[in-house]
Amino acid sequence: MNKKTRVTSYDVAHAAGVSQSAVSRVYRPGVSVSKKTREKVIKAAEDLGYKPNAIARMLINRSTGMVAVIISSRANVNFPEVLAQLNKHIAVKNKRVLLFTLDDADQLEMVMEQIFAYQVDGVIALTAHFEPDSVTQFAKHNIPVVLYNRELPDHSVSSVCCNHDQGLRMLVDILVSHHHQHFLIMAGPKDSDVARARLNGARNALLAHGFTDTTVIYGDYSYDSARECLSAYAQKNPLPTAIICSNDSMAIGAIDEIRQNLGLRVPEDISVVGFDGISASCWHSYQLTTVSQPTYFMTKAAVETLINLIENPEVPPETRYWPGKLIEGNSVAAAPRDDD
Amino acid sequence: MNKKTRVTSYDVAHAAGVSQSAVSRVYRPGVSVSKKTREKVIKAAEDLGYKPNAIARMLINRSTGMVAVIISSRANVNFPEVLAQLNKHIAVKNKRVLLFTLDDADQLEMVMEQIFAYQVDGVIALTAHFEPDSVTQFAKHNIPVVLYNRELPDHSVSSVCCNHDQGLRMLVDILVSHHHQHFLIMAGPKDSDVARARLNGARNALLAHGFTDTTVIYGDYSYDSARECLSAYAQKNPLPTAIICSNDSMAIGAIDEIRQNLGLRVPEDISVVGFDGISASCWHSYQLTTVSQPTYFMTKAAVETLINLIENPEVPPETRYWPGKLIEGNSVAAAPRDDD
DNA sequence: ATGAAAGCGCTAACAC
DNA sequence: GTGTTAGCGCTTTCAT
Repeated sequence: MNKKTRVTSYDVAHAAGVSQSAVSRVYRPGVSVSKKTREKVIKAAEDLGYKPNAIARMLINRSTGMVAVIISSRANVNFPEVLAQLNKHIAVKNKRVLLFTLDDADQLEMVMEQIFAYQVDGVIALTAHFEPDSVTQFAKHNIPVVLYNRELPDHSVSSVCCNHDQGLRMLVDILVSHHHQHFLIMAGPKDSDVARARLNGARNALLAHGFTDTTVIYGDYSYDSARECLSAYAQKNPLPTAIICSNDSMAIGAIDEIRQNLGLRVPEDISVVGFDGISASCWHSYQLTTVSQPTYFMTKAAVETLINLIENPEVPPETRYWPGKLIEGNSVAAAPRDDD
Repeated sequence: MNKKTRVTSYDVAHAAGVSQSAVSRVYRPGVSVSKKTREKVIKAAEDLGYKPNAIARMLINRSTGMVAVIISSRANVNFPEVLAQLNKHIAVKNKRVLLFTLDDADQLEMVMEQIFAYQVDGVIALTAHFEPDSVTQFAKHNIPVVLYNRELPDHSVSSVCCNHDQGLRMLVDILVSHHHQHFLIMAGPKDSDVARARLNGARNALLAHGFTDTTVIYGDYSYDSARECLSAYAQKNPLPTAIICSNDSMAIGAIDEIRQNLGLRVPEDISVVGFDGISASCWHSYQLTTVSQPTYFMTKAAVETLINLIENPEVPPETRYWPGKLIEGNSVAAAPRDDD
């Protein structure tokens, strides 16, 4: 009943009448111990309520079994799903997730210190504000890093990405094949890499069809921001026939704004496309045409890439791209007659 | 450039020409060191790329600064938000979240072993399959536990809960005041505590108005399950005038099913209420009448309760209830004329 | 197969 | 204010 001090392998050794190293051996996989001592030790351990201390083990093994996952709290809405899946895949590999939030660039230093201090086996970064310099620092300390949906050209890091360009090409192709000519791009927050990638993807896809200088309005990935920025835009500008939104939440916000406040129909008057394939995108009221990210495969790949890097530090970094999958809903129709 | 061995405080001490403990002092808050040595140490540390090793520190301090958060992956849809907020509050307290997933009862043993091994400072459990026995075990090892939205009567644990009874009373009162008499309860998964609490809350609230034996159908908290179970029910039974759903996702599924496949209107023909106050609940197409959980306050309270328990092990466990907040949308209307 | 002894990298008395 | 010393609880040679 001593509450101050915890039960150690010495206590167990004493109670079992064996040496401390015997106890240690019992709790290590692939070490030979005689049946007799093993039983004595197990018995004593149970009586005393002994649990091996992983912290002490880490100090010697130089491996904590922990993977730092860095997220930003106001990221794209599908991040929670990504986090849950990463966690499961990491658990399968018998490691644990240590969570870090990075919202502002000025927290970077502190978060990095923490991550180093905790001696994690590797890092998966889902966040912006993770600059080339951070990557270099991790490399210097031999901590493997995998970026999720973020590329750092010329800074050899492994990354796992959805091919946003290809996804937006599919979406734009559909709009163009429906004879749309007047577009509006609703982009995500300017400091998000994914948002930037999708914006560029949309621009390039439009360019490929000869549409230059498409107007861009900026939301923050949220439903409300979409309604606000579309409303503001509509008050001073002629409406497009198609809106390309950088994620599904904003696309749904745009649809509601069009229907409720602009008094128009989707898709008859205005077509809307999104990105992500969140569950709400196929709800009956929206039936969004969008591109879904293969989250399951991407998260699995991220974890496997990281584990591989941890076990074989010499393998070169690789970038793996996954194509998005087009989901044709009911939010795109032929462009209304053009009155130009 | 030695990659095998990391730099320790001894290396820094050697380079700076001071003792190892001098280095240690520089990296500990509230310890006095002369400006001169501090500078020498900092300089040497930067040159060598020294980072204090938190693992070694933990071994002595008996505090890892880690809090285990146990989630189940197929939990209610608002858990990701809860997790993100818990993480932020924990970070503010200068601790870190170590994530564990507990999906099946038979993983319990393993997860418990892990949590013990990692010597976490405390545990926040958001999961089912967390039996009284688990609580007892943690108590035996003096590891503070806080349950989130889960009560274990007679097993003194601290918990932070939304008052589901009160929330459902508000919802039922609204339906009754709109003259509804024919109800249907759409409950969540049977192995979820929250779902059970909400089911009981609905039953009791109806009972208080004299409605007994209300029919219950079971979904799994998801949009799709709501559509399926409502569709199956509607094929063989007369429809109610009001459906009480155990969460918003199912309420939205019910609304879509009613509108699209049953050919009826919400709220004119059938009223629907939900629970949670997820962001989609106020989207224009649904405008759900629901009760929102004060997630911010609940997560904050959970963390504060835990920290308090960590710092003062003698404080008695407490259960804190938070009332839900009624959000009146546009999914409830007067009951259609009763033809009985 | 088992025990003794030497650390892993740090903190915390204790002298000076 | 600084250095010395003794651990924290374990793993890992090295003898036996």
